[in-house]
Amino acid sequence: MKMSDRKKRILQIVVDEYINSAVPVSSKAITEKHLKDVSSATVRNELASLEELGYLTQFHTSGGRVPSPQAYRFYIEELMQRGNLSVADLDYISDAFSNRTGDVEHLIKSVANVISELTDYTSVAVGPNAEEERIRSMTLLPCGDGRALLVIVTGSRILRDNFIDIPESMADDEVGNVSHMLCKLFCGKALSEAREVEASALGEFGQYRQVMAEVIEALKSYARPREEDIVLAGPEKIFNHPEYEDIGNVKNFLSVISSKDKIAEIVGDEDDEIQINVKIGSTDDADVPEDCSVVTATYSAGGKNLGTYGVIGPIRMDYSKVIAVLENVGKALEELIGGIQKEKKGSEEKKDHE
Amino acid sequence: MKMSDRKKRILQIVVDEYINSAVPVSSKAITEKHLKDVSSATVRNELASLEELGYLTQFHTSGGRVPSPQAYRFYIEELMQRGNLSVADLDYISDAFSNRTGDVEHLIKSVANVISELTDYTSVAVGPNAEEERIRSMTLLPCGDGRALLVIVTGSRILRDNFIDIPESMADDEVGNVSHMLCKLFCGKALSEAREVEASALGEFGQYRQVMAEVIEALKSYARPREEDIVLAGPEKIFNHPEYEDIGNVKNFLSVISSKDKIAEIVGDEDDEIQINVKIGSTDDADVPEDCSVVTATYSAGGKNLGTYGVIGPIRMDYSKVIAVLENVGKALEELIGGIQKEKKGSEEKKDHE
DNA sequence: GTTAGCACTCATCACATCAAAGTGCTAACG
DNA sequence: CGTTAGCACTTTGATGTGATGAGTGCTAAC
Repeated sequence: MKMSDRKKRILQIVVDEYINSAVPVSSKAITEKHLKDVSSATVRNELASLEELGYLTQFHTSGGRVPSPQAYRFYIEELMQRGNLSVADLDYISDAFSNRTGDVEHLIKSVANVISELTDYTSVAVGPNAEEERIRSMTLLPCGDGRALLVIVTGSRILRDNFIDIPESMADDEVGNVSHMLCKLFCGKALSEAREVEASALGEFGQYRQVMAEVIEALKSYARPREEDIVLAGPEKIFNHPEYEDIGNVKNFLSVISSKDKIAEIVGDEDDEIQINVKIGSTDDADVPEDCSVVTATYSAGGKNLGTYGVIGPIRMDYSKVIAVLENVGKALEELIGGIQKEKKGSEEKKDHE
Repeated sequence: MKMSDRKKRILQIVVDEYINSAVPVSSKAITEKHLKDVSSATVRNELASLEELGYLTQFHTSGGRVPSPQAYRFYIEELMQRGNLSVADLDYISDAFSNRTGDVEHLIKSVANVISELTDYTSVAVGPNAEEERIRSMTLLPCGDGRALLVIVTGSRILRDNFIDIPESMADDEVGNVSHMLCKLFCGKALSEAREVEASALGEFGQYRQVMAEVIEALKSYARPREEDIVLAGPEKIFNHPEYEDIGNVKNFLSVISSKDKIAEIVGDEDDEIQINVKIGSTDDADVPEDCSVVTATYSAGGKNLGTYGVIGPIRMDYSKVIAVLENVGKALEELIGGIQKEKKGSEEKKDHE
């Protein structure tokens, strides 16, 4: 059934009003503030019809109307005013990214912070998966007690959280030898390729076979996002929204965000094709708590994945603001990374000419 | 004024009862459950007197009595039954530490988890400060883009979170040279000594002077506990205690535990002499939220500091259980570390004999 | 199709009432 | 003089009632 323009307009008003007042919207409020050319009775008829269509619900007869998840979805698709950010907000974003560094972990944290500050919601982020990055160098660094730290340098990260058991008898320069072997074997490969090497193919490494096998085992840890690449910013922001005066909701919310695994699940399985992704309540995704919405954006610049960032908050969320922030942060990131890459290329060319 | 034995006994009963019921304690309840040889009127007289002494308060005339912070302090000092843990709990502890590893960060996390699980409170931990550890080796590992990772191996950790800017022109083997210089200069020193080296004393390092200065700068970061060494376990446990049905308390609590700096402040400034430290409400320490108690223990074994661990929860806390858990975890840690050290010594001796 | 008018519903608030819990006080007791 | 029985007093919490107000749904008229 096609909705009349007036129905759409009324639905838009209800959602807008409810989003920034958190109070059920009445027919009177609509005609007084927005639709001055029709009577409240007419609006009432429309509201009743919208309710029948599943867009509105009411807690009790005399309580005004509240948008349903379906309404929010329609609102985001068709009704929402795609607003621009204020100058102050835009400045805030560019300031935050002005002292650019190449450090991915640091970047993830600042992006999450910026999003949380500007939207006033708790933000969640999962950094780019390392596994498609190409290995530039691999080093095994002896740490004593029969252990060595495996350091992998890729295009944009330094992975350094795997320890490898090595024979205690192994001398430091032997470890150096193994490092060289590792480089020879893996440099230039993506991490995902590297870990596919069969342990059985290591016969030729003789006495170092066992160590090599352990390294390959360690590489597998990068198939999943690392704990360090899952961040949360502004958890206390949740208290700024009236739906979380209720202890039960807070409990729900906290039980999700205090586990990095759960955060990754919620943010994780994005369809890469879609820029902005909205999950509302448990209707859309079993992992999202019943009374929560999650809005995420997956960024990439220059063909490089930059991670997925978003906010988690009440279903009655300021989607317009959130989406505007996510988009603008995305633009800023693109410029930032674009800039770094151009610069890098420039300096490499310079090197060539020397 | 000296308290009569009966007063003490009654105070003990009130605190015990309140701790495990969370309901204000009445004179009737006391005589019925514990003090069958006196009448409730007598107990009432004593209660009134204890209230005058500052140990008890009542919300309203007909509401029974509740212990004051002063009462909890006295309870912990003199009245509390220092109970032992159940066999199941003891098993849980030894199981948790059975797959021992030398990795400090991992150890901190498991200790915090064990404490939180056994006590049913949120636990906080600050790992041992690295700065008194002796440097065994220092390596600078080139990462491209004019950066290098500084890896410092000490007796019980591998520190690897400092990046140093190096001239882009610097070749990899030059970086190796600098590594050797670093080792020569710093190996055997404690981190706290190493960072006292004056940058001005580096004249002799010629072209590498700048890099060395940056390394010294980086060493200063270990004066404070590192973010990774501050952990929190079981934040959701707070909801298991009725005082946190109140949203205001939850807010308070969350605002503290969601900042690692604040956790470090609360747990941090322990008097090393004291084994177990109890801070109650804002009476004892401005950093502790008004309605919270923090119980911590600072562990060491074989002269080595193992960090400070504890729980944070409502003032009405099961101090007996908490303290028992902290003590037993301490014992287990001592055995664990003692064992590792003995083993190490053993193998070193063996080496000597070869 | 729109609207004025009105009856109806439901939440909220103020207020009164009642029982239950617990104390404080007094007077009597051993 | 400490202890205790007895009772009046206070306060909470549950329950009920009535008034108020917001908002709707429906009907009949435009």
